[in-house]
Amino acid sequence: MRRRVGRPVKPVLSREAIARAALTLIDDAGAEGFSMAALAERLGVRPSSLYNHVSGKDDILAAVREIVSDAIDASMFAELPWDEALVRWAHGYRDAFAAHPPAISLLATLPITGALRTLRMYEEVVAGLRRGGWPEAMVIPVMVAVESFILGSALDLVAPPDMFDAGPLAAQVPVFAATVRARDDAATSSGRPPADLSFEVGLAAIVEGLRRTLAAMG
Amino acid sequence: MRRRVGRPVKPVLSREAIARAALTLIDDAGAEGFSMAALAERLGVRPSSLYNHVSGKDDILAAVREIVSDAIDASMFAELPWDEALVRWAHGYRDAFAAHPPAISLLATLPITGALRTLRMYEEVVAGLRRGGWPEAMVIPVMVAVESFILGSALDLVAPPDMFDAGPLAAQVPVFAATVRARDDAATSSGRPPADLSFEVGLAAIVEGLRRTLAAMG
DNA sequence: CGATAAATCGAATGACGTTCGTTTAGTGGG
DNA sequence: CCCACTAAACGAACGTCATTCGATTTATCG
Repeated sequence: MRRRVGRPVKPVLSREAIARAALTLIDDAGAEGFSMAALAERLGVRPSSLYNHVSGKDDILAAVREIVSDAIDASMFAELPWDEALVRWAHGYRDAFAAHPPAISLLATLPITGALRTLRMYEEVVAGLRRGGWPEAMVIPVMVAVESFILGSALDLVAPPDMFDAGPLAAQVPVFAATVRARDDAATSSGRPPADLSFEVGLAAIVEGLRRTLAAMG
Repeated sequence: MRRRVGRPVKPVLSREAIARAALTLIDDAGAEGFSMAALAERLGVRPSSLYNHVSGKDDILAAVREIVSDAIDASMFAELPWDEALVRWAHGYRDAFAAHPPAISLLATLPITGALRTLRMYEEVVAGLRRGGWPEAMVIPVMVAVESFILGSALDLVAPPDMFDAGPLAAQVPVFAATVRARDDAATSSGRPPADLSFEVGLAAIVEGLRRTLAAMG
């Protein structure tokens, strides 16, 4: 499977192909399994070959983030009222990350790329909020606030399930321990992961709050 | 400044001392400057010596997170109405991270430690929400939702300032570009960083929304 | 005083990201 | 058609980093 030295007849690599392979590698092997060597092996190539198409590991992650972000739909802002569109956009945004759990921690801390497709998504969101009556100076803060909540919720999605397990210390925080149990019961009986409960509660609250904020500005 | 082999008269290292030095190292040298070698040098010690007190780099980061989290006050939940307490808690939480910008990206993706002091903070928050009338099964989701927003906002805090600068692509996303400019103007004239605007808008919205949610449950 | 434990050091290891010179193949101008 | 140039992959090497381990020294406890 080793390839010969020299320029190949048909191009083997490209920035796109590298990013796609990187994402599936992360999905399969986790964040720690993502190394230039492992990625090169998947592509049937030597690690140094990658540097003909990307500037380094960070560059690959930026490309991966673009792929993941591409799955986010923002077209609903053209048709729906801003608040309803915001709810659907947030769900899709979170789902896009939830589809690749091991990638979340790698991408969350990455500065958002100024790629054209990302900008276009922002354009749709911003236009929808403006159409909804939000004053110009508040549109970006509103969007960023919601985005921050989504990103934080995505990180929560990848937190270990026993994160709140107090273990032997439970006796020292009795109210907390009992409340965690109540949450777990609610999650079990509703058939949804605990992180979903937090996301739904928070999203509904923030959008409802934004409705009130906008109304109060009349 | 090099030390001699053998057990020192007075202990030089401890988990606490290592974590404190690590935090100031991160503050000074940034996230990339945080290496075991650099940390050891600051402590006047060889890297291998650190492993007598911590299990590795991750362990150090967990200890750093404890230090940062310790600066978060949650005592207001014992005295104030739950909604007011939530606002103050969120501010303090974010401020604790904002005090160490380069550490944010390192700590944000870290699973929250089940350390006793952290649990005690949660105990206060949970007790306050319960006292405020929240049903047991919703308390943790409410708290986690707010925490997710805070964490996401902390990450926003460390994003590059020109993140939304469309550059030469601005012509293709005119509404967005103009709206960003309006946001920047508002930030400048209010004398606060743009990230603060998002945080304030979002926090006010989410707490107002939670008030409505609770009221609607009678 | 002797045994044990604590704590440091120094050396070594293996993985990893990256750089560079070499080699081969396609491409475009004369 | 030839030749210079560029694209693209390879192999080797480098430097950094986290981590492990045995040797060494010193404190502490019986």
